[in-house]
Amino acid sequence: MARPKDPHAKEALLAAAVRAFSQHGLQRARIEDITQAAGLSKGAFYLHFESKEAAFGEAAALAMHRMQVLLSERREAYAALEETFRAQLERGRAPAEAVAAFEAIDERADRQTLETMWENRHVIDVLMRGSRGTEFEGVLWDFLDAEAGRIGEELEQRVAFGLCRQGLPTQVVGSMVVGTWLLLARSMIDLKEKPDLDFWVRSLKELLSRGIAPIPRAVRLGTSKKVTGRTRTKRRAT
Amino acid sequence: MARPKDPHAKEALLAAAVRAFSQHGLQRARIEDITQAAGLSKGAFYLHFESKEAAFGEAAALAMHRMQVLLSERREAYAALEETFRAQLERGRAPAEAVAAFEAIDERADRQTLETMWENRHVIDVLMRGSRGTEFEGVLWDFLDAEAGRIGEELEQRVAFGLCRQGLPTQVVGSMVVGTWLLLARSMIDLKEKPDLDFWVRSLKELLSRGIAPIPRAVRLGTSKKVTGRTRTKRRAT
DNA sequence: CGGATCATTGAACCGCCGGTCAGAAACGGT
DNA sequence: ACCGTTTCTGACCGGCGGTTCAATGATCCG
Repeated sequence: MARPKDPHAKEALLAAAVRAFSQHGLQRARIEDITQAAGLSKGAFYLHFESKEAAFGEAAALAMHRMQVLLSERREAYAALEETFRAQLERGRAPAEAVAAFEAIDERADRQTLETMWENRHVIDVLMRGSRGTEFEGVLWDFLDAEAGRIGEELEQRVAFGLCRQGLPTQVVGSMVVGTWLLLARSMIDLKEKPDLDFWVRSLKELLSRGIAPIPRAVRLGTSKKVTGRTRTKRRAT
Repeated sequence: MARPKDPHAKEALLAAAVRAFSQHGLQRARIEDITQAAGLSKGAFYLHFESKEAAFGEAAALAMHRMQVLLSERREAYAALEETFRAQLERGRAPAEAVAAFEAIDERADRQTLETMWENRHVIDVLMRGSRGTEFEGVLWDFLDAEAGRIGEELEQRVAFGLCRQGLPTQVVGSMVVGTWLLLARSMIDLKEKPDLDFWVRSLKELLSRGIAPIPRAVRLGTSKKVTGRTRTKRRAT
């Protein structure tokens, strides 16, 4: 009884806090700016959070949890599919549908990941560039390292299945994929409205699987338009 | 006359400063730690630098200058080669040597870039993660954005030359390459000794040009070992 | 050696927030 | 309207660390 607390205060504060942290970094963002942006007094902040770090901790934990959930789903989907794939391999050849199934999972999981990255882009920004010297400084990077490793392993699995070329530097591929996502997350930060994430997913998938080199002459796969490709040159445009 | 200043003081300070900045971020690194590490007193720092930021400014300017120099060299090399390539195209077909020349420049420039990144990895680390809220917070990222754009343009050039597939999402490729480098730079930071940069350069070149998909059956290029490739599947292992 | 001239030192200064808490304000019940 | 209760406020405290500068001590010159 007596003076119920403002039900929107905490979320308003957290939203303002994340905005401030993203803009100035965890260290430089000032409590007073945050509370002012949320239309509250400085002291109000401490009614809801233990400290500045603790406030960001909530936001960070939530965002990382979401990423972890997506990651688990992805793993499970892969595991299930790999099992059926293995079973199919034992009695003869694996059907083309299985291949398509892998692709579908990749695309779906990638899209979800990008979507979640978009929704949590400000938290990611802080974890990436604005948390040096705090307890969070390693959170994102550890996650990315683990992801790069996981991708490398998954890739090895696919090589074993004959779904990817042999002799790939799998760990390098992991770094490549993760690095690309990282830069993508960064570029999201100062975007006003959501970009065409699907375009990104499809482009990256296509690039990763086929590369940028001209299509070799001998391949019969359709869409051989007016490709001017001359030699079997592989290109690099760094 | 009278008490010449310690000739190694400034470089010792700057080295210690960069180490401290890299470890704790520009904001959190303490002057006293820096001077102590350099075996000098707190006040000595201000005999050589206007302020903490100014000190990092020197280190950052140097590192970025080196990157810019490499970039100019790369641009010049491309421009020269593109000109001769164009000339060769006019009178008939471009020889395979020209293609190899492009590759050689790519590789050489990539290796130099990676080398310079390695040498300046601690400064890069600060620019990447430890300069939020300072005047340097955008330096690296602006550079990377520009690089991604440049790569996209160069790629369009190559597509026009028939050296790359048509219809590539050139800007996405730019982000991909730059993102990969970024993560690579990051991974260098806690390495004790220089990794095999050449391996990285070659791997990335190969991946970017050919992708990870199995080699299509119909291609006749040598080395078709015991490739178990089954279908013309393109893979993605995110 | 004595004094002039600097480089160097480190205690002291000072501004800046993070965090606190005594009071003010807002509500619900009566 | 008044009281008890809980929320909210914002002036204040304290520590931290960047920066300063009077004092110290090298070094050189005559």
